[in-house]
Amino acid sequence: MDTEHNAEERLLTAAIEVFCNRGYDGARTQEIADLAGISKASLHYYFRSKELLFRKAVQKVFSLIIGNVARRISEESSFEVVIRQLVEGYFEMFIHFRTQAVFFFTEMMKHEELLDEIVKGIDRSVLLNGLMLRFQKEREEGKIIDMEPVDLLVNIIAMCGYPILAEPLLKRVLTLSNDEYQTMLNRRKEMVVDFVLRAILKEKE
Amino acid sequence: MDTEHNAEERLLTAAIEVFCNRGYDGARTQEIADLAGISKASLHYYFRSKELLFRKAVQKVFSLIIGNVARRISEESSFEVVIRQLVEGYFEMFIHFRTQAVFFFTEMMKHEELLDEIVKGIDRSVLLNGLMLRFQKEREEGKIIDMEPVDLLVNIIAMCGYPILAEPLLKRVLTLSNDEYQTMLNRRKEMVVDFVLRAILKEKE
DNA sequence: GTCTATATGGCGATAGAC
DNA sequence: GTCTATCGCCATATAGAC
Repeated sequence: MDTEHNAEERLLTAAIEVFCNRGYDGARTQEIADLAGISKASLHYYFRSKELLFRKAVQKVFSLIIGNVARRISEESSFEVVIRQLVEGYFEMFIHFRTQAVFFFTEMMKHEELLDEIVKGIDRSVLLNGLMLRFQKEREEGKIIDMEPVDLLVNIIAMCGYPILAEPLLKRVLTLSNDEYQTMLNRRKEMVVDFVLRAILKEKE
Repeated sequence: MDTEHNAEERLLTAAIEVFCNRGYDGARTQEIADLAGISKASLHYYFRSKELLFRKAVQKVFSLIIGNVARRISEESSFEVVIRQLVEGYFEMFIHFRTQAVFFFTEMMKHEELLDEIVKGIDRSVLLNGLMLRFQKEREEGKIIDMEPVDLLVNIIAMCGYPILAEPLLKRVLTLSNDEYQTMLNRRKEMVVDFVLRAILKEKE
């Protein structure tokens, strides 16, 4: 086990993994302690209860994910490039944090009050406000069709995230093998960029 | 309590509600029995175990959802109308079965083997194959741009489902009130149809 | 701070009367 | 078929030595 991390960090790391894989109710403090190589008693010494450990774990996961998305958008790029960065950013975020993202959809439905306090702490200025203003600017200049900026953003996030989140279900309903599904995911990044640009740009190529 | 239903049906109905709200691990057989107005012992008499009751519940939920989607598409409509029916169908399905849909994303990750046996039983001919053939036909006739039919379908499902599934998270990240979020959802049906048609139709209006 | 051992409570499942 | 009462287990949490 990592000697570079102290017990508290190791427990938190282990907790994230176990909570993401098993959910709150399915997680066992014994498994978390074992994974961290530390006794269950020490877990309670550091975090007092499973519930409090869960809150810490959720907060850390969320800050990891948010940080990963926020640093991808460069505001001075052309509009087409911004769309591309956005699609690639969300796509890779969903792939990289797939388990954690599913975890959020799963568990945060049951712990909405936790979501409130977590989302309060994030910095919205760069990612959201900047992006919304950029969309609005292009819209007012008549370069893109007249649609609400937020609708455009939601469409992009949806087309990036859904196929990754719903893979187990979609794969079976569409009767695609693992390889075929992977092929589909691989071409989606480019496809979604094209799809979005065709939908919003006023002039046809 | 409903006298029109026998004990077994009442238990299954109650189980669906409790499993959807709390997940497999979070569900209590006592709560299911109470909700059905039947003793916990009878629950075991009919279903033998929590696990078997869960399987029955999942199968029933899935058949309800699938039946709801399949009967919406009329194959002889124009392509624009098919897209509209598809968007409206999925949108209303996700709204109507929101809890159950989240439940599927949540629980089916952990019980993938259950998904296998459930999906085997569905009739794919009308909804999927018919739709794919229609998309392919329009594509070969040059009426829509050159894209894989399955990609188009996934895009549509994603834009319909994601904003409903992710509401608790999106609402907070986008800092929208409940009313504002509802307003956004209300305009999405029309917006997604327009968005899709602009993306795929070759001639501009 | 970290451990072993144990307390405490709750859950799924069963026994057995009716 | 339906119930009450109870078993047996396991999970969180704590006590207390080191």
